[in-house]
Amino acid sequence: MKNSNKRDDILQAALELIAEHGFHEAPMSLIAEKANVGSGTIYIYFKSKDDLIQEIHLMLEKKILSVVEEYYPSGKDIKERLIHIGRTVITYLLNNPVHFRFIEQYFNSPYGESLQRERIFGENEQFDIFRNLIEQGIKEKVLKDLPVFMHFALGFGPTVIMVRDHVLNLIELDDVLINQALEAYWDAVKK
Amino acid sequence: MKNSNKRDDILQAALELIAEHGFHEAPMSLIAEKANVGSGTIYIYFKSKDDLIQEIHLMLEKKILSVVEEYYPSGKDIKERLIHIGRTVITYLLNNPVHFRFIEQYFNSPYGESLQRERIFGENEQFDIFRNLIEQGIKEKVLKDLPVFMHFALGFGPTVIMVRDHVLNLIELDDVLINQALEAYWDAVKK
Amino acid sequence: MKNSNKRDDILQAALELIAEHGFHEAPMSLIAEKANVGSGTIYIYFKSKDDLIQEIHLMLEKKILSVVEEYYPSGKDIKERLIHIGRTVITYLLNNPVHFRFIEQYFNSPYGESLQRERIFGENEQFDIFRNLIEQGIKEKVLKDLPVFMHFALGFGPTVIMVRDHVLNLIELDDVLINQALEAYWDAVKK
Amino acid sequence: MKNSNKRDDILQAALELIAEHGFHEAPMSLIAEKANVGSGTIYIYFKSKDDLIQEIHLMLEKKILSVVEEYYPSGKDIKERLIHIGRTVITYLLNNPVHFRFIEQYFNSPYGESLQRERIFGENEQFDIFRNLIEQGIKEKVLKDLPVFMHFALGFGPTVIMVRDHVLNLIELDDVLINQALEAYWDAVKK
DNA sequence: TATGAATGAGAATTCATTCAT
DNA sequence: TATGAATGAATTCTCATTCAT
Repeated sequence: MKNSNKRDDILQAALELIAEHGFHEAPMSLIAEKANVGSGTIYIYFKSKDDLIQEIHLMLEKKILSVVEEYYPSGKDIKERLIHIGRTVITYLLNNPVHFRFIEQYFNSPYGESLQRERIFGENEQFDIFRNLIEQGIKEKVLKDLPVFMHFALGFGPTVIMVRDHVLNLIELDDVLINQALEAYWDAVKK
Repeated sequence: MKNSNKRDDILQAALELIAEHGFHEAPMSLIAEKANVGSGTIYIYFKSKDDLIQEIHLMLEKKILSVVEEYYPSGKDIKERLIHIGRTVITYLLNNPVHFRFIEQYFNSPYGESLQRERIFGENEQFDIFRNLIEQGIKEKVLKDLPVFMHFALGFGPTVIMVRDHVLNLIELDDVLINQALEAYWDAVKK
Repeated sequence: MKNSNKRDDILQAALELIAEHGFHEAPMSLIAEKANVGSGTIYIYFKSKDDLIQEIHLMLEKKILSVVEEYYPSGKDIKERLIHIGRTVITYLLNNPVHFRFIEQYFNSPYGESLQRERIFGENEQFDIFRNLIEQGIKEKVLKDLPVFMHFALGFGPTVIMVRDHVLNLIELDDVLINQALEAYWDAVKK
Repeated sequence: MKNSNKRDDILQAALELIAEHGFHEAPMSLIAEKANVGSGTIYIYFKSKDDLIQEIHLMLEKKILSVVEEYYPSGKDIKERLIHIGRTVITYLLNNPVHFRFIEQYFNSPYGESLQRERIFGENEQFDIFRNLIEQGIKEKVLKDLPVFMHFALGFGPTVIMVRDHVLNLIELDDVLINQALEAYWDAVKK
């Protein structure tokens, strides 16, 4: 019954509570209440709280990847493709602050560590697009010859901080600012 | 007796436990044990666990600021001063992975939010050096005319990710890589 | 449809699970799964888990009684008849360790209490053969003039312990040992 | 603080609740309530519910052994010593029905299995007195040449059943009956 | 100051039973 | 009859905090 309504309700309730309060401040009882199910019901669809969290992450991972791929400008040059990825991810996260908050928590937790490992060692296809693009750009002498992980840091590091500041209502990102950020990024990585 | 030896022992024990296991996996009883004090003693020096955590952060904040200021090249040009800050912070964090792990947790938690606010709204002198430098650089047309928060994101975003990857033993940062990262950063922000 | 196939499947599945894991480690859901029925189905045939347990015991009670009666040497003397009962019960339990394990649990639980009461107060025909035999033996001055309950203790007490040790694989009972035990028993009760 | 008052209160409360209702019907919350302590307090003195149960058993084991040893007629012959053990154990259990009920539960549970193993393989000094006595009796040709485990079954099997019947108020054991039982036992095991 | 035993609210999880289908 | 998803009370255990000493 993988597509049951309740399963989605639980995923959504947990996502929102964890995004807002963190893993430890989102007790199963509260998740159940918010999802309008009995607390035992959660354990029909998920083996444990850990499992639930992993499934949320999987859901978001797929979602973001599909958004990135949707209008991906395969034919265009490296710069345009890199900028597309950056803009799409930033826009997605700004439009889905709850998702951003969850992912932030997730990365910054024991769960995240194995994900980081996969990212670095190329064991997670989620990062393949980016990795391939970088490797191609380096081969074509368009990008600086830096390790992929550093390209990752230069691209996603600023993104995370800017989006967080926006989501926390400390600043307001608009198209102009996003473009400026993307141009600065390009200056950082272009040969 | 605010500067008692016990206070420092507690701060250090808590710092290490939290860095290694996270806030929630560092019970007060364990902190007390590691610090060789009774658990009640912690509450003589700190109002609550939250307070203890805040004090640890304050301690690290001061420490890092002092390191940055120690050999700060006041007379040199903007680039050199910016690079100094970057290199010093990166080096410090690589040499003090426990501090880095704590700060990471701290930023990524409700505690961190107020800190972010202070950073953005200029209410925390810790960031004054950086802010002033950026503002001067913009005025002198050496740096891109971007909001300070974006300069912050461009500078510290990649730092955080790279250091984390290193601390997690996923990559190994050396002087060459750090220099390359700093140069890329400079390309990103220079006019 | 009290004799449906499903009813037997449930009884058997519950018997095995309880024998192996105990009452509390044999959840209804697992019983249902092992019996290849829905968990709701169990409640069509049995009012509750308690009821199910009682029915299992009833089933085993009948079974053992029928085995004892099958080759019962009605014509032979007291000793032979007593030894027959003892040997048959021991042999049955050794051959059906799952039944033994269940009965052990059952006796040693609130369920068992009422059964003990029936045994003592002669309200359970299961024990009639033994009781009648003992009473006849006493009247004929072949057996010691002890209360029936003590004859019961002298007969079944050692049996339970020996069979348990065997079922737990701590010892190995063979025909020689069983004969020795039965002879010792006879020495205990004979006049 | 091994001799704290609370520790004993907890042991006693748990002993009584388990004796009356069984392991599973004696929740920690109830034990705490009966012992007049907070439920967390139990975990100061015992690692877990399992540990608590083991400690209760240990306590009873020591108690019974000390009672058996107290007036042990070392100089007397085999029969007298065997009868002493039997009478002492029976008397103790009749006077301490709560202890008997607990031990019964304990033996009949996963905890008990390892104890049985120790008994059979001579790894538990609690049974040494009995074992040595039996072995000596066999050597001196006073006792039947049966395995020790069978002597154990012949001795303790009837005891358990009789005491249980008494504790359940189904029968009333008095000195006369106990003597008769002990004599029957002696007839069973003597050469 | 310093202690650490004591507390009890709150956490994750299980499971007998129900009921709409 | 038969199902199995849904329920929520109940369970064991943790831990920040207090307070008598």
